[in-house]
Amino acid sequence: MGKRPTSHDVARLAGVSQSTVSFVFTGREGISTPTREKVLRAAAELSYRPNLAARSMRTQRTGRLAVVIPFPGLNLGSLLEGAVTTAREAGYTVEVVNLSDESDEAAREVDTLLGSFEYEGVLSFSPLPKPGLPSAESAPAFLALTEFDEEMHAIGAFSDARPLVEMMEHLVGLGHRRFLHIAGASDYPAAVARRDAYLATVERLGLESVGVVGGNWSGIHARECVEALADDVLPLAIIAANDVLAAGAIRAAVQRGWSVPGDVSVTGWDDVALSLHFLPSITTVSQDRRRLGAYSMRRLVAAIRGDEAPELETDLQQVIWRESVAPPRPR
Amino acid sequence: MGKRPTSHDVARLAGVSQSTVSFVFTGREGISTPTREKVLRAAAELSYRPNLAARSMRTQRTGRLAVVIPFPGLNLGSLLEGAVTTAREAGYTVEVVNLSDESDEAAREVDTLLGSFEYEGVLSFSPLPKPGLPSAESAPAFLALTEFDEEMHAIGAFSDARPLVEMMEHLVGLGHRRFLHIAGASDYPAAVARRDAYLATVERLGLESVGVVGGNWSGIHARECVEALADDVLPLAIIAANDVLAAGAIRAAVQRGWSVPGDVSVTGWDDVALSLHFLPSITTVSQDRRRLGAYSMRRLVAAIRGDEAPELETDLQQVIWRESVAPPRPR
DNA sequence: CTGAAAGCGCTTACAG
DNA sequence: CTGAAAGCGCTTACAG
Repeated sequence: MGKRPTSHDVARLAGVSQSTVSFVFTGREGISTPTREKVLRAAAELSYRPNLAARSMRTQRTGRLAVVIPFPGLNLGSLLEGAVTTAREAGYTVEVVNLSDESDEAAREVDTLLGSFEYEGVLSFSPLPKPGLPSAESAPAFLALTEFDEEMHAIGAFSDARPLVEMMEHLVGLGHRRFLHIAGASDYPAAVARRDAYLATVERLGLESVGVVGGNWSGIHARECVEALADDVLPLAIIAANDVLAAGAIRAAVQRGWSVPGDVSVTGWDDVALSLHFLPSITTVSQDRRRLGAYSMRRLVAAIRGDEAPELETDLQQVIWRESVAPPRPR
Repeated sequence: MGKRPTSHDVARLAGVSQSTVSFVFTGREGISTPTREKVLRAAAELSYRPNLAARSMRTQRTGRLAVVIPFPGLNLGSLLEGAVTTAREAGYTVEVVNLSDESDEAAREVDTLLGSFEYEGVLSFSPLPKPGLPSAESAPAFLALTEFDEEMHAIGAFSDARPLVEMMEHLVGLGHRRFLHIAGASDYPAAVARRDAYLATVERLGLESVGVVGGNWSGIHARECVEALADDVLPLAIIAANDVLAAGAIRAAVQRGWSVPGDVSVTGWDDVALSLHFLPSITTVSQDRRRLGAYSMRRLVAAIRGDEAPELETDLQQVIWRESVAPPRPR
């Protein structure tokens, strides 16, 4: 195992001073082309790469970001892929961090994270205990993307509930008038956004709402909610906050002898793998998670640099129409 | 924003030398209890934490590990949770890295990763282009867990296919004799292990195998495989390499007018969220992904330190019996 | 356009 | 049991 080459080694081989090597690698202007090329050639020959720890010590910048990992269900892989790629392009390295399940504990961990000076920013895909107010102590780090603003309004890419409105309008077009919403856990901005959009749409279009039930991400609980419905509730359109809830709802409906989509139409969210093969296949919202991750990271990097937030792309989510939605069967 | 405190600041406040502070934090023996406590108190007061970059520069150890992220489907969240927690306990920090889709490109990226001297080890949950032979060049980093040994036998925690044998034996006990395997992508050790276990069990128990089909993770393809089956293949037991394939198979069977589980029993793997709500609910294998991730990381850390590999825990996977399995209906 | 030199915050022999 | 000092590999004013 050869020792790792340093800028001194490169300088010696190239016949220049060590600072010149450094200048070439930091992209400082005013290096003649022949010199730069000599250096680059020597560096390539030794497969030299600057030592990041040493650089970080001088620059007082860690170049590291932390990503807090979330509840199972989000398709973490593509989300991270987008985020990591974007971060790398911006010169950052991304580390995974996980928080305790317990809220008190988690709050302390977030403080430690921010106060550790090891990260320049923290991106959370998970609901965070303290909604985003970096304390004075932790000033050097930026905490972004808790997805709630000061008034606890859901914000951010994951909270764009427009597809829900689109689905409801379409259902109304098919002849549906009676709706039920199975909501997700209320500490998730996306769940809150969907519930709000549901309520607003019911109001705006003068629909009948059987209620907002649920309040967690459990498919079993969604089943129970449907089991508890009155017999004369049909026909009904169920807007579930995600595919798991939708699946639980469909199962309960079918077991009550209701036909889906004849008696009840159901929509989900996330386009999880099995929703396409479900019987009936589930109408859902697919997300471009890679771009969603990339956007989130761009937003964090902008915050760190003091740039203004990048504009939210509009085509990150898309309704996928499937068998679980149809006109209500006349009774 | 106060400047970050250093060991000098702590030393000054505690009235000791800077080296003494360092001794306390590196756990060097031979520090008197009063001194240690003075130092710790001063450090707490300033909320001092050692600068990792500086430490890394002296020790020539980065304390960083890279995790290569995998295909969507693995439940990455819990896997990472286990891995990250274990790594932290061992004094490491975990970074996420993603590889190009293209195999050539990915091979080059792995080399760069190993040659960058930025990581002490690489843990991959994803099939890697070059099965785990660190080149001389990249000797300082260890590459573990490609999950294939030199003869391309699948190894490692994810490749334990015993639950598949258990499911087949149970099906035989119910009266099944005719089987079909829908395999996963053959660059996944787990897929290979399951296929091998299927073949070995057919052989050992003298069963009839209609074939091994599939070869990727597409539920659509699984559907097509079932659609292509002869009409007189019933009754049949389908062993699918995961829940998505199982779901595709069930859907195709039902659409052919076959009853599940009356005419065909189906098993999956992974216990994805919707498999419990599927109609019928899918018999599957649940994995303790947190512990699976922790085990993988323990193995990597052991490799780095030259310790021997930790023993594989045996209860990481468990068969979950559900509606998709029943005795074959007499025809 | 290039070089000599200081210093980032640690760890770790070496003295005492 | 504790301290003074060297040095890890960089970046960046400052000279020239």
